[in-house]
This record gives sequence, structure tokens and C-alpha cells, in this order.
Amino acid sequence: MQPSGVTTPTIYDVAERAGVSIATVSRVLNGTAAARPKTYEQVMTAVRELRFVPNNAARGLSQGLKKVVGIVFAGTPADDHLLSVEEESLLFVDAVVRGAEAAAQRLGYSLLLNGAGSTTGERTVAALTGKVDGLIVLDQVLPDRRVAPLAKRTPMVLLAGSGRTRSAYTVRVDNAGAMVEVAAHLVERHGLRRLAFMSGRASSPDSTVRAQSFVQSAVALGAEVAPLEPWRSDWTSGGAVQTIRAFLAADERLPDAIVCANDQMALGVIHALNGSGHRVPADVAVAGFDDISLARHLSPSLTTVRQPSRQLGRAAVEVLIDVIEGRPPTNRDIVLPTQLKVRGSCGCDHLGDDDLDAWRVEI
Amino acid sequence: MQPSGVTTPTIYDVAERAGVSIATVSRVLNGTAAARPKTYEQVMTAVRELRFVPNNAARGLSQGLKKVVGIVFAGTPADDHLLSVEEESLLFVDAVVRGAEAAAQRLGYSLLLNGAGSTTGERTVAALTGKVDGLIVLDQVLPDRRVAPLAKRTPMVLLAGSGRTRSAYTVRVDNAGAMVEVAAHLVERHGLRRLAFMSGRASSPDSTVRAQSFVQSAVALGAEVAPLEPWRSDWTSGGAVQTIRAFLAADERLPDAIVCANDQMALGVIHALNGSGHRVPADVAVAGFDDISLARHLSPSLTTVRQPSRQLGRAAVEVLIDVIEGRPPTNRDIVLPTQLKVRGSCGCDHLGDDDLDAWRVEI
DNA sequence: TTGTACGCGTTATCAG
DNA sequence: CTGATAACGCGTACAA
Repeated sequence: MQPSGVTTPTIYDVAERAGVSIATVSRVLNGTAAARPKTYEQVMTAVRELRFVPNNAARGLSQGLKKVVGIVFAGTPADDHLLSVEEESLLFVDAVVRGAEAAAQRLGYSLLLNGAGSTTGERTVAALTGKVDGLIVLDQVLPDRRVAPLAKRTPMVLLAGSGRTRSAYTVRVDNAGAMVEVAAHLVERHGLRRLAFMSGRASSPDSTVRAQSFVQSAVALGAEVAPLEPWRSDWTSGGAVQTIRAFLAADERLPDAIVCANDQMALGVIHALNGSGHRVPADVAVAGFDDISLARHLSPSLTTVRQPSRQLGRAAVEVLIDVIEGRPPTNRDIVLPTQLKVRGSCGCDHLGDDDLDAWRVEI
Repeated sequence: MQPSGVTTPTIYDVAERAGVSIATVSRVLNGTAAARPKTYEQVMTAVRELRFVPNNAARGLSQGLKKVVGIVFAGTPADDHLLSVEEESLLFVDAVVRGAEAAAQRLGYSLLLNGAGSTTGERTVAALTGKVDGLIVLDQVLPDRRVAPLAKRTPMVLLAGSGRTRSAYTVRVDNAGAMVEVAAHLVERHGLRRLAFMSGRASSPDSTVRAQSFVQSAVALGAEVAPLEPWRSDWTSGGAVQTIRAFLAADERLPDAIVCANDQMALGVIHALNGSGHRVPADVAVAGFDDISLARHLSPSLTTVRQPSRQLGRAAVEVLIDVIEGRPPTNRDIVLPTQLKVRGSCGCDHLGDDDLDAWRVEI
């Protein structure tokens, strides 16, 4: 029964040791009802001596609430042989997870982490249903039309993505608005005309929305944007390096600016450009998206759209738990603000201290 | 009972619909015993129609196995107000978590994520005991002497750290050996004599071991190392920037090389140096530790010690599950290899393509 | 091959 | 204020 051989004390052990019934133990432990001071003490010392910790499985069964929320991200292919290859994961996802974890913990829940392959999303989500009270599903794991049936069975909030799904709660940023700002900055402030947008994986609504909005507003401002497809990459720095190299090998003329769907690709672009003798931002400007923590500490520092990643995770958890506990929020589509962070890679002189103080942490 | 109002079908619903007993349902679902083809089909269609998913709490209670392993990292202070400050988290930890998640999933387990504050480590770990079958505890969450009592109650593996704890399984890298290599490279290959080591948080055995080993071997090679304390930072880029600025403000002479306890600090060091007109590696060489995925795509690319972060997570999960399922490994201290990655920041000409092919991922 | 009935550890409902 | 005892949903001896 306990394969590991270690035996854990149960509430019965505590009750016996304290000379009371299990009901009493349960009550004092949960503060459900007051107990006589003496009884209280007896129970507590028994708990301490036995180092009793309630079995969450039993508690979950009894209460119908496991106090666990799951978060599913696109990333871990089930196939093991791919693991060695895909070493570079999405920093944005990690930040979201951190925020979600902190929020869950604060609200008395735990966070169950779960990667899903490109084809396993639906199955993964469905299976997880038995282990959690609710789910946070990130961009790219579930096509919009798969959401509704799943959301009907389990409290569920979609994090990032298009925001077009009405069947579940959504927490996201205004991708479209952010790209309008980027385009405006590049075209109007820097007078750049020949632009390119490097997309992430095709299955990502986030990437798609950013691309479309960027193209649209750039064109509206009189600039031209290179065809999207050849500029597609895979969200990673390594992938972006490859894409740029392929482009350079084809001996094509570089655009004035390359805007990337995330920071990691922007990094790769800068690296590849530097490696082939091109200067950023002198020869070509580069911008990213996310504002990963390292972005400001690079040379050149990265111009990017700040996305409140941790807060996204946190908001998602808060909404989810509200739903789980029967307080469905009225706002079903929460949109958090973005902020254009103008730094060195677009050609602006970076003052270097934009918000550095915020980074100080006592040792 | 179900605060969210959604009702989930149970095994009884399936049994009724299929016209069999719950025992039969359980058997076909778990493959415990063969069933007549017809019965099998009846059950499976009922399962499909009802979209039945077994309740993990019940299953865990019944079997004494929750199929969940927890991982505890130092990082999320319980205090909410600190969240806004500490935005930069350890990339190494994120990588470990990714590796652990993938491994857990492959072995049929789920990963429960849990941050612990500097003072809450013990309590957090103890409380988690009720939710999981075993725990992975990262560097910095538990002082060595707190490990034994906890490890006695729950299968537990320590990830990173000194490796000095005999009371639990340990998975780590050879920090000391790695630093010997770094020192040798800097002193013998580059002829540098005046060195400095930037530590991470004082509570981290990882940082301490690296520092000690580096100092020792550098001195043995005839170099001198600046006093450790003024060079201490907090693992983050932002912290490192501050440390360097403070140092420069004091108008002290820079060392020939600054070796950092992790890559993020190395990045910050380079950034701060660049910002004050110093050139890396021309004026001062810089090296890191971890080899985060971005390290090779920076300018200059980062010389660092590659640490197999994901594999650490994976190995920890594998060991843990072996213990949980009653197959205690004989090797209680698993040490994974590190590799010195000589790149641009130490002054070596970086060929640029060291292992770039490994980063290609199909889109 | 299948069904009955019990146990897993908690919480919660009732009496007392 | 406290103690029996019935769920909770699933796995599994034990019988048939």
C-alpha cells in the first residue's frame, strides 16, 4: 500500500494520542468550531509530536475540493528523444508560471505544472481534470474550437491568445495595440520604411495577432513590410539565428528594421546580424516582445514591448480560483496593459536607468 | 460540495450506463484483469459518452499513491509586496523545473510547483508532504541540518547544493571541479592574475562551493583573488549591475577577470562595465555559470560552465520515483558532468558555431 | 469473467 | 463542546 515503506500518521493516531475523537482533531485543525482550551492543547501537542500532516487526497475526496490548480503550457513533447533538442524554452512561459505559483500559494492552492505537445493538448487537458480543481491553459495548447467542451466540465481560464473564445475566461494583453505603438515608433520616430516581422510558431494566436496588427499599422503609416512567411521562426534564439543566416545566404537586402514576436528571437537576430558584420541598430533596428528580465542588460539593450508576464499568471490564478469557489467574475476577458520600452536596439539612445531601481533586492 | 456547480461523472455513473458493476469499470480502465470483448466495449463507450475521468483524490486515497511529486525552490516570498520587486527569477531553476516536468509526465506523474521563502522552507516542505508522494528540494530552501527529519517522513531528493547531506538522495554537478577548470583557463591560458569572484546569495551552498573552489585553485596557480564579500550579489543581473556600479563608484581598480556564480550576474556585470566605458573582454574578462540558453547568443558570447539543468531535474525525478515505488537506487549521490564553454567574454575568439546545430527545431 | 463489500483518511452531520 | 458515523470515489480481496 505504501510502496516506500514509510508510514504516515493519520488523524486517528492523533486522536488516540490526544485522547479525543477524530472529529475533534479535525475541528481544532480547521478551526471549524471552538474547543475547550485544554482539549485544544492536547490535540495540538499530539499533532506536533506526531508531525501530523493531513492527507490531501482524503481531504480532497471528502470536500470535493483538491486545492490544486493546473497550468498547461505548450512545450514538452511527450516524445523523449526530442527533449535533448528543444533545450530552449519560452522565458515568457516561465515568468507566467512563477506568477501563477506565487498567487496560488497565497490563496492556499498548489500549482500543478503540465506541458503538452502540439497534438496532445486536448488529451492532456482532459486527463488533468481529475487531478485539479481548475485549469489555466496557455496559448498554443488548444485550438479555439476545442475549448468550449472542456471548459464546460472544468473551471478554466485561457492565458494569452486571441481572446476570441467566449466559452472560457480569458486573461491576456492587448497584442494589437502594442504593435501599433511599435510600428509608429519605428516609422514615425526613426523614419524607417522597409520593415520585417519575425513570427513565432504558426500555431500561436499570440504570434498571429502581433504579426497582423504590425503589418496593418505599418502599412497604414506608409511603410512596407516584407512577406511574413519567410520570416517565420520558432520562438527561440537559435531558430532566429538560423532564419537570419538563411536570409543572408540568399543574398537578399536586409530590411531597415526587424520586429520580432518575442525577445528571444530578437536576441538571436541581433547575434546573427553581429556575426555577419551588420550593426544593430546602425544598419538595422531590432525590437522584441515580452521584456524578459535580461532585455535591459544586453548590449545594445533591447527595445521591446513590456508584457506583465507574472501578473498575467497571477490574474489567471485569481480568476480561476474565484470561479472554482463560486464567485464567477463578471469580466470574462481581462486585458492587462503593455508598455513600449524604448531602448538601444531601435536606435534610441538608452539612458540606461529607466527603471533600474526597481531591480534592487536586498541580499 | 462542488462550489463551482459543475458535476463530474463518477465510476458509478459509468457502471450504470454500461450495465456493469463499478469493479468491472475499474478493471477495464486499469487493465487489471481481462474483460469479455463485449463488456469492454460497453464500458468504453460509456466512458467516452460521459467523458469520464477518474478522480485522482479518490484514487490516491485508495491506493496510497497520489502520482504527484513536488518540487520546492527558493524564490517566492510569501509576502506579496515583495513580488513587484523581485521580478528576475533564476533561469537555472526554470530549466530544472522544465526537465523535471517532462520526466514526471513521462513516468505518469504530475509535478507540483512550490516556492519557499528564506524562512519558510521547512514549513513549506512539511506541509507539502500531504499533497505529494515525494519531494525534490532545490538549493537554498533547506539548511543541511533540517533535511534529515523531513527526509525520514517522505521520499526526498536534494537537487544542487553541497552534496554533503547523507540523509537524503542528492543530484548535483561537480561545482568544485568546474571552477578548477575556469581558474585554470583564465590563469594559464589568458595569463590573468588579478581575479574576482561574484557570489550569489550567502544562503546558497552552490554559490559557496563555487567560490571556495575558485579561490583555492586560482591561488594555487599563483593568481590572487579579491576578498569575496564585497563582491557578493543576489544571483540577478540587476543586482550585479548595482554591485559593479558601487565598486566603480569607490574608484577601485578593476580586476583582470570577474567570474560569476551564475550567468545572469555575468550579464549584469558585462552590461555595467560596458555602460561605464570598459570593454569586455579587452579590459576585463567575464565568465558565468549555468550556460543558460541565451548565453551563446550574446555579444560578446558568454564564457561559462555548462550545467545540464534539465537533466538535473530529470534525474531528480527519476531517482525520486524509484524511491517512491520501492526501488531505492544504490547511488545516493548522483553527480552530473559540467563542461567549460569557452566563448567570447573571456577573450577567446568564439567560432560562433560550437553546437549551434543542436538548437535547430522544426517549426 | 463479473459482482459485492470493505478500506483508504477527511470532513461534516447529527445526537448527546 | 464532543463523539459516533455517514459520505466522498476508487481499487481490490473475496465470492460467485
